[in-house]
Amino acid sequence: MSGPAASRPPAARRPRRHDPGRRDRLIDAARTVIAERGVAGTTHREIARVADVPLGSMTYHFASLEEVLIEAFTRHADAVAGVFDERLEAAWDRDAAIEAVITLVSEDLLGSQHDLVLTVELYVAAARNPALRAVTQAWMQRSRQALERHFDATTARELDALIEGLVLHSALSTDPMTPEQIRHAIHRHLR
Amino acid sequence: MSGPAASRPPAARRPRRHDPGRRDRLIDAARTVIAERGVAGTTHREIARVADVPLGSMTYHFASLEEVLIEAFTRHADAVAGVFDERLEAAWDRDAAIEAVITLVSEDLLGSQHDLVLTVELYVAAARNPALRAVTQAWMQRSRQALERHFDATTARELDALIEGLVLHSALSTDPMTPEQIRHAIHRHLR
DNA sequence: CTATGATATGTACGTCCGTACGTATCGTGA
DNA sequence: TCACGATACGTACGGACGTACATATCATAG
Repeated sequence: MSGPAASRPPAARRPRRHDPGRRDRLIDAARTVIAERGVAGTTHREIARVADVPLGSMTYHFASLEEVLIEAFTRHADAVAGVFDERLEAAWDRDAAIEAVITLVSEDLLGSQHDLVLTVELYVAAARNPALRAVTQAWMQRSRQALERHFDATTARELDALIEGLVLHSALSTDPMTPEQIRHAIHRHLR
Repeated sequence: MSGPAASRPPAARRPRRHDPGRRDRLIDAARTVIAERGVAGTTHREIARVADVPLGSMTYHFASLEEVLIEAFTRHADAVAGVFDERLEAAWDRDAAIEAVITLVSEDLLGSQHDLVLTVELYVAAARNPALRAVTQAWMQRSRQALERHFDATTARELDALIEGLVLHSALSTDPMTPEQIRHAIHRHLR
């Protein structure tokens, strides 16, 4: 029992070399870790564990932990903003746009606790990291532009803020708002 | 050079014994540290440094770091909710209540970056800590009750969410909403 | 086939952390 | 006065962390 490469680990699936796209998988693993453990609990080792790669792989693909966080949050913001764009792009008139917003809040945004937590984590991190502040800025601007397809600039900005508040309050509450309540609030502001 | 108690530290103000209310000062120091460094950067050592007490003092007054965080966030929520209460209690009619809300948002809430950051930090922490979730729940309920002095329950809840969104968007934006824009948004929802 | 650069892997180092704990000093009631 | 509980203080321990780096292995161009 002295195989050439049968040293310490159980020799289970060890030869996992040649893994193109590993960097991408690591960024996604980081998103999972941030959502589950928070930025505070996000470490090189935990991300590597989740992605099932050795620790050394982290320092090869990223210059620092901060770089990982920036990539992860950027991807998150892009994903959510993308859904936002699609919903509003598909709306053919103002009434359809209102329905799109209601769907966005009650299904897309409130539907995923994972994404919700990630968003708040981003807000906190952005408060102290200029690079992440730029990410949130770009995201907010993109959302507003999507809304401006159907609403004037002032309304778009107010609606964006209302959406934020509705989502956050529902997310933090043990008694979240129902889709009907959300519909009521949005219609009331736009009435 | 063998004084009985003149060992290492410069022997500057060392005899700081008998410090009643030290526990309170530590909780306030924790609030400062959380606001400046985030929950992630909040450590026993940093709090002790800010409060200018030895590290050992932390473990004497608190059973764990989590206990410090809970006390600090509880105090923060109470403080903000207190201002909320006062403003709305002083309003004699609905119009005055609307003005009170506008003042709350544009002066009290947006006026202190310190409190703002603390609030978002609480939201994130609450996502993973049931004790802190209870703190946010009680806070939200208290805010809504204050609003219900002047508005019906549905309106109070919507208004509370709108306030949250306005504050958060202004706080995160490099181009925050002006008091006039905030006034416009609130009046529009209540018109 | 072979050289070479890209990628992958394991480990070690120095730092900071939460917490525990022994000792020193104080206020206060008996 | 003096004993004793409350409070204050300094330090040490084990562990987790970010990062660096030497080595191993792969894909592929020539």
